[in-house]
Order: sequence, then structure tokens, then C-alpha cells
Amino acid sequence: MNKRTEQKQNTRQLILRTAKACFIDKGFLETTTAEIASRAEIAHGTLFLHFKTKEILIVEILDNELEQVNDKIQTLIARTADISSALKVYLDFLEREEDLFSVLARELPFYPDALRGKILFREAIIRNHFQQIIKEGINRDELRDIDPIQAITFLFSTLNYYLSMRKIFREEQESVIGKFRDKVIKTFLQLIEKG
Amino acid sequence: MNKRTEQKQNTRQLILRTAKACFIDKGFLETTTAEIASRAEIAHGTLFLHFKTKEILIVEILDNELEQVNDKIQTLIARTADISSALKVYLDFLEREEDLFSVLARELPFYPDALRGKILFREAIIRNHFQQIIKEGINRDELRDIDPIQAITFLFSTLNYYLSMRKIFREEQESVIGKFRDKVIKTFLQLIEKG
DNA sequence: GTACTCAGTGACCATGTACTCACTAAAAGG
DNA sequence: CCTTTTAGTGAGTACATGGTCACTGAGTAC
Repeated sequence: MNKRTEQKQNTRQLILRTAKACFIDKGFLETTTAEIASRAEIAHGTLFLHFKTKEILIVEILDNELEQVNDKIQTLIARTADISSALKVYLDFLEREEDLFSVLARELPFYPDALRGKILFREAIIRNHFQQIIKEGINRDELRDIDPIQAITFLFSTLNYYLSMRKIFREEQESVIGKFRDKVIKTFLQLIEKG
Repeated sequence: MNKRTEQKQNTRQLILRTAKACFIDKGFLETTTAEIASRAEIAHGTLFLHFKTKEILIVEILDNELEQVNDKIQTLIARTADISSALKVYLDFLEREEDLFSVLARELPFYPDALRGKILFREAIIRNHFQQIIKEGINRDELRDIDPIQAITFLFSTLNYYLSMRKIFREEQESVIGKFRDKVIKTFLQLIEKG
């Protein structure tokens, strides 16, 4: 690769890194292209040389992120066959990626259909994994006879709620997921476990 | 009252009515002042004669709405001492006002602090009513020994989720709350009831 | 060494939107 | 009546923001 294309790749990566940082700070909707350019210390026009529109930039970043999410989910699915440990692994994951997921939780209803679809599709895979575990538990008569879909909706909605209201719930730089994880796990287990 | 002030009041009410309709259609954030003026068939400038800023207009409308919400809640609280009927009354209420509440569910994280605070305060009153009923149920040993706050958070988060994702979940002009009410009630009762 | 290529630049443009203000005309007042 | 007041008007302003384009200068090819 010659000097020129190498430099071009560097700039492209710089834009991606900087944009991701901006988006995590302020959300996709409220970050401006001028802001990204300024923070990356490049000209405003340079950004559009690499990404024709702001949306294309957002989609590329989210695709990258969701790809990594997908990998972690595969691990999660492979390793966890009981709810309790699956829950723990998933909440650990959410807590680590909380900066990004709280943005998604808030902004999801405002994204263009295609983008929202992608995000919901990833979520559906995780939901489905949990549902399967619960179904099997019910079949083995180890869990209560509840609707797995509804149970999972309760769980995911609650996590979504904490994430979207993050700025209200968390003090300082603490994690909302960390703050509520024990209570959420406990109540959710009460919902599905017998006795 | 003379002709002038009477006409002024009429215009003011016209703006309030029209703005409310616009906000319900497109949300507070995406409705423009020009749109409201055009739909009300008044000059753009007239709007600012009656409401100094868009935010003041929004706050006035939401205060009106929340006031009515408050009245209905008082009735709800007065009439319902058991969860099952309180739930039904509340979901009926949500279903009737779904147009407005789905906007609030989506946009809440983006409102200025004071406005969001007002909305959450009203919600807190309702949550608190439910929590009291559950606490009493637990004390009388009629309900399971769960954390009332967490149980209510599960319920409200789920309703919030359905409302904010309304455009995905509902087909045609049907109500999301109507669509999911039975399942939500059933699962919630399983969470809190014994057996 | 010379001509060509293209990443990068930043002033500029188009658009959208909240808000203003000089003006108009109808109503109020004496 | 004639003057004053004021609801209403709508062109205009200020600003934000996504996106463009003629130009520059370092790198590449010959």
C-alpha cells in the first residue's frame, strides 16, 4: 500500500473512532458532523470525503458495534444453558457496553426503519435464547407455567427503561445496570421460578 | 368582556387545540411552530404573540393534560383498593389516552429537566398507589413476598416499552395497550400472586 | 524534473426553524 | 368623529447544520 492510501485509511479510522466517541457522549441524533470534524481535527469537508452522509457514517459504526455484540452473544449462548448464569453474563455485557446501549435505548424509536430493524434483530436473537432456556425449564417442570415471551418482555423492558433513564438514575459515573442488577435478577427469578 | 379580549381568548384556545393535535400526530420535538400556525390558519407571528416560546406552549399544553390525568388518577385511587381492578382502570385510561402517552414515552428522555420532572412526578403518584396496594396485600399475606417497587417497575417499564414502540407493534389504528393488556395483566398477576 | 492525481481544505450553500418587528386595520375610548 | 390601543400579519432575521466545490499541495508515475 502506498503512502497516500495508507494515510487515507488512517483518516478514515480516525473519523470512525472520533465519531463513536461523540455518539457515545451525546447520542447519534444530537451529534453534529461539524463537531466530529472539529474533535478529530480535520476539515468539515474531509468527513464527507470518507462518508457521503451522516447516516452512512452512523450505520457503519453501528454495524461494527453490532457485529461485536453478535460475537459476544454467540459466546453467551454457547456457554449458558441455565437462566441464572445467562442473566449474569448478559447483564455483565450490558454493563460493559452501557454507554452505547443507553444511547440506543433512548434513540431507537427515532432511527430510520432499516437501522432500527437491524438493532431489534440482534436483540431478538438474545431474547430468543432466553426464551428457549425458559421453555425448556417449563417443560422439565422446573419453572412456573408462565408465558416465556411475556416474561422476557418484562425483563428487557425494565433494562431498557433503566438504560434510557440513565441520566436520572445514576449518580456520578456509576453504572445503572450495576446499580439495579441484583434487584432485577431477583424479581425476574421470582417471576419464573417455582415456590 | 369586550370584543377584542374575547377574540384574543378564542385565538389562544384555537392555538392550544391545534398544537395539541399536531403534537399528538408528530410529537412535541418534531412539530414546528410554522406547522401549528398553518394548521390553525393564523400567521406564524400570531403564535408568538400568545406564547413567547415553543417550550412555553408545550408546557402549557402538558400542564393541562397532566391536570386531567391527575383528576382521573384521584378517581382511580378512590375507587380501587385491589390490584386487579386498579390495573384494569389504569390500562383503560392509558388506552384512551394512548395517542398522547406514546409520544411521552418516546420523547421523555429528550425533554428539558423541568418538564420531564413534572411528568415523572405524576407517574410517581400512580406508581405509589399501586405499590401501596401491593404492600398491603403482602402484609395481609395474600400476595407473594416480592419487592413492590421492582414489581411496579417491571409493569410500568413494559407498558412504556409497548407505548414507545407503538408504531412497530400496532397494526392499522388499533391500540397497543388493548393488544397486549390481557397478557401483561396475566403475567404481572403471576409475578405478585401466590400459587 | 515535469505532469498528473487525489486527500484534504474551508469558505460557501441550501434548508429548516424559532423568533422579531414595522406595519395594518379593527375596536375602544373620549 | 378623531385618536389611541392592540390583535394580527408575514416578510425578514439569526442561527444551526448537513452537505458541496473550487482550490491546494504533497505524493505518484513517467
